[in-house]
Amino acid sequence: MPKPQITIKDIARELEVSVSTVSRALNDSPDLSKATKQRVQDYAKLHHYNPNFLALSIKKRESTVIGVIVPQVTHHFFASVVEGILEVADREGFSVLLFRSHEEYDKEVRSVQRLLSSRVCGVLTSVAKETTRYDHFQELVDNDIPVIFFDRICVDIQSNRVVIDDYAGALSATEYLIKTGCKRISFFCSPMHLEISKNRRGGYVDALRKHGLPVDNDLIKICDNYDDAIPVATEMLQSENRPDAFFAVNDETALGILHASKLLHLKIPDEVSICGFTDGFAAIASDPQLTTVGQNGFDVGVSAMELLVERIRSNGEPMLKNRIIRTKLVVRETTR
Amino acid sequence: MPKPQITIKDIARELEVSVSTVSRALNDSPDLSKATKQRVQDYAKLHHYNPNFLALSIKKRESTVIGVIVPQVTHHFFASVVEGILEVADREGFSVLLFRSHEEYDKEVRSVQRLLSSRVCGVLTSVAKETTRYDHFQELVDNDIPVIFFDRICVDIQSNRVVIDDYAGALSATEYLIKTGCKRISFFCSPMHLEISKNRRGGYVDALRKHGLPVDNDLIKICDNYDDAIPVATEMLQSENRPDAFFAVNDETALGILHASKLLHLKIPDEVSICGFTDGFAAIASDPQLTTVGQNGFDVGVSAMELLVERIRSNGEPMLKNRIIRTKLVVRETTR
DNA sequence: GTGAAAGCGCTAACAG
DNA sequence: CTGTTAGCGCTTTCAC
Repeated sequence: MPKPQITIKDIARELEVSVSTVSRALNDSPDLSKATKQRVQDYAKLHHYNPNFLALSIKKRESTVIGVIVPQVTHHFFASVVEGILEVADREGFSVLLFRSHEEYDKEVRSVQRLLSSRVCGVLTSVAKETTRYDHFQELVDNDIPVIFFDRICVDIQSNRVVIDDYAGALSATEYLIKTGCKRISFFCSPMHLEISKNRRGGYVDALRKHGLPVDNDLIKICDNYDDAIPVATEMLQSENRPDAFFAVNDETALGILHASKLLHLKIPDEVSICGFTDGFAAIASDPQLTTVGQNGFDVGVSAMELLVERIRSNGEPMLKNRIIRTKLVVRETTR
Repeated sequence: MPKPQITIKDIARELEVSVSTVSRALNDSPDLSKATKQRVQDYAKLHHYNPNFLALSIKKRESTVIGVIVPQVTHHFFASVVEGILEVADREGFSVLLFRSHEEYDKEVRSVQRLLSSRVCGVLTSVAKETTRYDHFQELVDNDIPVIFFDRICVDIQSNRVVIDDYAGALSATEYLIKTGCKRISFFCSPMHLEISKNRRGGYVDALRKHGLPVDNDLIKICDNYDDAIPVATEMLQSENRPDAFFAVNDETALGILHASKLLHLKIPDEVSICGFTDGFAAIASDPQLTTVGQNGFDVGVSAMELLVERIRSNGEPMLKNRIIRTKLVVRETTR
């Protein structure tokens, strides 16, 4: 195990003062002679004294560590969110304990457990796809640990939320497809128990209705990744009454559809329009470049963390403030 | 601040036993009657007792938290590494404090400071591009905190390393380009003070030499991202003696080159071959799909964390064990 | 101005 | 088998 770092006690012994004096000096307490204060501070600097955060938290009953649980780190959106969180955390003096649920309920529960044991002062999370019970999150709330959900929120828990405007994003994307002449628009989305699916579907459906197009359930598929999208899209595109447009829940899925379309030698965007959701680097790398709903993960992370900091500083007042991060339709080459 | 969670003391009071009895029961100590043990454990479970890790670490002078500093989270390779680390951490019972240096020296130093104060039991890191002094890392070592460098290692510090086989990866990629008939192969890489640049350059140069091709410094550019690659590649491709192949330090750069080539209506791969390094999702999304040197970030993370765990468990014996993660050339469509 | 002492949650001798 | 006690690093009354 690491050898113990220098402590306030060591300094006290060496300088022949009491520990309280050292403590006061390091905290820049006003009632202390300039001389001793300086002496202590110099010694501390010279010997690389680092305050022991563990002792601090345990004593003051408050920590500066927050917990973050994301489904997956290798996912452009979540990675951006984490970046945003880290950015604010650094600025505001917090550290981040990171966990990933890997979309599994068990891992999520275990992570929450560790967060509780680590006595974090707040938690930011996006729930796993598998999760349908929320007792673990409730336990955080019961212990007065502020929880902020982002993106994949949990409606059953009373807490703050940061969501991207899924409904509006889906609505405007679908409307754009309609306006450019598409009539049979398919929608590829994640499992329906996720709020994000419901909202995006809502935007999609409302756009169709608004423009007098029928809502055909055969055009709505539960499919949200590259590999699965290829066969599903291929089958649809080979049917007699094939869709002339696809709106997918993320870029990976959209690119899977694009791939399938190319294999069938369909002209993009003339015969088939495709729109994704995320706007990661892959959207630029593809050819034709992908039209997609830009989802600013960084801003989501920043907002979520700012909300959390505000709540921690306000002494945990359970303010009912949520944030909606606007999306932006980025029109590129897979739509007319 | 969060209300204090239930403690061993609370349990002791409630059950009218001493704290040591509770402690022993919760640690499943052998010398304790089954009855009391059960009684305590039941009560603890019922009331959601969570051991206070802070108190534990401070008492036992060892923590189960490790620190990770990466330059950037939104970078497929680093995100994968973090995933790998989290995977092993979860399995082995560690938590991860994550920091990002954002390629800045100052942020890196600050992160190390916090890690020191957080009394982590080990650190995994890949150094920032800006960093040229290593005192902060040395301080970790001086405090007997095991440090494992991955990818962007630091040769000045005596510690363990996990690197991907940059030299071999670059060598085989360049050889492949040569074998498929390319004669003027350009190399786009990161700043030369990074080990990774030196090694990849070494592989590139040696491949040229081995096959009797001249090493032309005009063909070697310091350029490692999508946006910068476009103008630089464009200029080269318009020169009279243009390259017939490009080998880039990462996929983003390679895709920038690809983009520039397409704008000039050059046939890929007939007139220009392109090879990247990373193999992220964008390599599949692009059209033509990118030939690239697959760099398994997940394995890097797993190996680094396993090395760290081994070292922590072996009581910090400064074993001199390094790991080299093999790369794999993934031939797709941007090479002949 | 400075020190002594208590206590945060927990473990680990040392007693009994 | 169980309790008492000291102490991990630190802050914070309360004295002097």
